[in-house]
Amino acid sequence: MTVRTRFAPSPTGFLHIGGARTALFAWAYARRHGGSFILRIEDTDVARSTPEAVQAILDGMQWLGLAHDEGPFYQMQRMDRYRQVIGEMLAAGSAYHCYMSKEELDALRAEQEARKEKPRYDGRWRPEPGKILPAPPTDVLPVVRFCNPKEGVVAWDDQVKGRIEFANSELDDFIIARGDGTPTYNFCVVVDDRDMAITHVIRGDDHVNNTPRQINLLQALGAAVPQYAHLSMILGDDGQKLSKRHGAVSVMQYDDEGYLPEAVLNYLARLGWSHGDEEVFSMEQFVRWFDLDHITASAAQFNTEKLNWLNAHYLKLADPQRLAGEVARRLARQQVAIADGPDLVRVVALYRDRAGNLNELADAVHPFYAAPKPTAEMCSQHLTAAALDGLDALRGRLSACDWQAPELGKVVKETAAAVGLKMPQLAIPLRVALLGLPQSPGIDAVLEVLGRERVLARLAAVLPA
RNA sequence: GACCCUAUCGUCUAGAGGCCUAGGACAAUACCCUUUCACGGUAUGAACCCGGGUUCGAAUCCCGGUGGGGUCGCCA
Repeated sequence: MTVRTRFAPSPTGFLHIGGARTALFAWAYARRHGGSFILRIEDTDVARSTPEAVQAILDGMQWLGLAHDEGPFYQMQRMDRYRQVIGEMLAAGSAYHCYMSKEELDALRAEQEARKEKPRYDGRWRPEPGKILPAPPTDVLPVVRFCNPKEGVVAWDDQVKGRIEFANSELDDFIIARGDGTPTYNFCVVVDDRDMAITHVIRGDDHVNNTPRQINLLQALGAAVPQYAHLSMILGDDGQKLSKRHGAVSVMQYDDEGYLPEAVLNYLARLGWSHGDEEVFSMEQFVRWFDLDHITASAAQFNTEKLNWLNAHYLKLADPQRLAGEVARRLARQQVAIADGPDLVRVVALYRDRAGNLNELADAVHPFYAAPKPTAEMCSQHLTAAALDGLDALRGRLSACDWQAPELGKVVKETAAAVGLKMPQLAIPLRVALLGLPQSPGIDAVLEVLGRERVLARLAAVLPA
């Protein structure tokens, strides 16, 4: 049997971190087993679904590199199919029209809550042998309800949580089509999962309670029941539930914040899944290792610090050429011109070991492309008379020497010795003069990359004429 | 409230009855490296929610409690 998984977001907002992990796991499982990963857009909530949200989800998936094999399928384009199945169920007696008005339903719920009961439909329009139904009112558009079994239990072996059982007595006859004839979520999911021959439903924990209804529906339709794997939630950094108004951010925001997709992916893979002590791995390795047996059943708290560490790690490994492209985009956004400056790829290579993210990298690289702007304190602290003498002497030697890092390092050292300064006493003023900062990577490398002309010009700017 | 799920260092987790004096990673602390700041290296502290069972033996199995979470829509 070919494995077929799906990711089925509803386009009511961006792709957030929880959705991204669900997609990642479903994608990895299909890849792992040589199966297919299907993208399905559950847009039947016309009021809340937007094309922008669809695009945001697609963008997020693309940024992460989670390619689907089939789809995207849009549920709104499958209305005819849903209506057809509803007709079949009505004909077969596994569904029925219910003429209860919303007001009546609200009243029923209020009553039940007052009695501290679980609110549920009481089955008043359910056809039953020997039961006499009232005459259908003419002013109510009937909904269609599913004839849920009244007795017994529904159970499944959840691939992450183990066996889960629900008594049918806990379930009511839920609505599968609204008064206007449009189908509802649980129904569409079932028809789609069946039509798309989904073998493994990997989704969020919040769907556990829908599962028994969907299984009953599947069985009423005579369809095979897929395997289910319910992933627990991801909590925010503060241990609170993630929601639109609290901490939930778009995966694209990680792009804005300078994270590399491979770092986000690696982090997400490790959040709720493990392979022994492995912490850092590529997506190829992940796909080779991924299974449903090692998924954690309890909720996990998001830890930005660990993500940061992974991001810094992947930054060190990344191709400078690629990094330069990312940094260039960020500098352009800040109106920093790089055309006349040193080779960005070389500058980036100098800093990629020391930056936590692409934005930091862009900031670190910035001084190479702008006139140094040391603060007054920096100047008074580092550009002392003795230091300026040293820089002056250095300028002379630098104007003639061989322009290679090892040679440059030697020149700085020798100059320091010649003017009676310790290395830091010359190197730090030099950094302030060149970059406007007291810290930088090795001064020899900075000199080399910056280039003789720019170095001499920047020295001239701090030295008295 | 009802139903369902869940519980190992601050955090992510390893752990499928003896391999556990509970391992790894992030974070923290200390030291080392070093021309500065980082990076890196080494080391240290830090956990099996509680109570009952089962067993020769339980972090691991069972029951109860407590904590946390999810769901109870003509939303998905």
